[in-house]
Amino acid sequence: MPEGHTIHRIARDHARLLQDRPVHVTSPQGRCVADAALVDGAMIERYEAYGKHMFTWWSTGHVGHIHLGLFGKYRIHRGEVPTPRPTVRLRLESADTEPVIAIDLTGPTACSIGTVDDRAAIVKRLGPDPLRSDADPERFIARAAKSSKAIGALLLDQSVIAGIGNVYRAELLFVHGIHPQRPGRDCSTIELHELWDTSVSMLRAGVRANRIVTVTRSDIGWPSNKAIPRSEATYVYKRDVCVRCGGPVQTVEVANRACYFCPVDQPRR
DNA sequence: CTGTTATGTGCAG
DNA sequence: TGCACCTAACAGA
Repeated sequence: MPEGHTIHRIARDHARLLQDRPVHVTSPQGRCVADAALVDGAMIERYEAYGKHMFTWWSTGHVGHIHLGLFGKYRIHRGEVPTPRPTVRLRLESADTEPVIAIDLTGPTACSIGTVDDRAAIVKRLGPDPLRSDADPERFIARAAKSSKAIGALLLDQSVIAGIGNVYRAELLFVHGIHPQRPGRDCSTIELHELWDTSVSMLRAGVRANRIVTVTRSDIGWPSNKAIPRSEATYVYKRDVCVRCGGPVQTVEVANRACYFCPVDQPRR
């Protein structure tokens, strides 16, 4: 599930449900009990998404940090709140709403209650986030333009650009016809600007749809009255055949992950 | 039931 | 570079 768009969408949705009301915080799994106790009964004054990280600003002055990693998931319960599964790391429950709202978190890579300084230390390691209004694209462009590393590695490097994952990486490079292994410094300034601009629009579309859809219906010849299934929602990611040229899609390992690309439309040089 | 897979990251060697 | 970690859905025996 989680690239940057997921986190921004969660922050937005959860803020609507729980922000500015007292929340009962527990850790049914037991791994987060001490942290939960720090903010139990307090209010979340602000939800903040930054790349793939989410921060909760509590009325106690604490700042919560969540990173979903590969497996993390939120589940929202309204009204009938079930006994939590044993894997629920954190449950937030609002009792002053009708119906009752509970939000369960399972499987996150990071789940802790810290300080403003802890948050600052995390943010400091992150590059600009295309979904944030305070993002400075020049930071991404300057870093990429002088790097000998593959552009496919730079796009996954959260200190270069925050929020891109394996799907958006492949899709961004396909859209701009760039081979994943081309060194960043061999990309033109225009290409880097275009990569940034497209990342903004792709991620925004992801927040809106609450899923990754990078294609347009006309590109894949999909009828306007039928939902686009996941297998059709990308140009190259997990595809066998290139949507543009009909040739076989290949994968290449870049930054330890398989990067899908079309060798015809994304030539090496 | 077992094995596989996944849109992620950090650390050991 | 490889592995450890975290979870659940799904395919196949």
